[in-house]
Amino acid sequence: MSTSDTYERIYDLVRQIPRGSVTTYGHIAAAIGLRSGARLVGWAMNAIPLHLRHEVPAHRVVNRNGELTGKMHFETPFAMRERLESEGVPFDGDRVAIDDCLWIPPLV
DNA sequence: ACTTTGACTTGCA
DNA sequence: ATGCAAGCCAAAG
Repeated sequence: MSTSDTYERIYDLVRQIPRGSVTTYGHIAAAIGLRSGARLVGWAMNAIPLHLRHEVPAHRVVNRNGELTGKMHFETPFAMRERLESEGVPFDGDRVAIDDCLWIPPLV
C-alpha cells in the first residue's frame, strides 16, 4: 500500500470504535500522530470510499463539544442521531453525552 | 506551484 | 456565553 497511510489509519481507527461509544476528531488525529489534524479527520470522513462506508462508523465521530457536526453529510441530518441512540449512546439535549461514552483510541 | 477550503481545536477578547 | 483568529494536514481548483 503506497497510498496515503494517514487516511487508512483514520479509517482503521474509526472502525475500532466500540458500539455505544463515540470519539472526537481530535483524539483520532492525536492517535495517528497528528498534533491538530482534526480537520484531516473530517476531510477523510468526507472522502470515505463507498466500500468503507459500511465499515467505518462515521456517525460515532463527533466534535469536541459532542455536537453531531457531520450529520448534514449523512443521508439525512437525522440519520446520525438516530443511529447513535439506536446504539445506546447517551444524549444530552441535541448533543452526545460525550463525557459518558467517550472512547479513546489506542495510541499508535 | 499557489490559493482556498474543510464533518476541528484552542486561545483570547 | 459569544465572536474572531491562528494552527494544523491534505485534497481540489
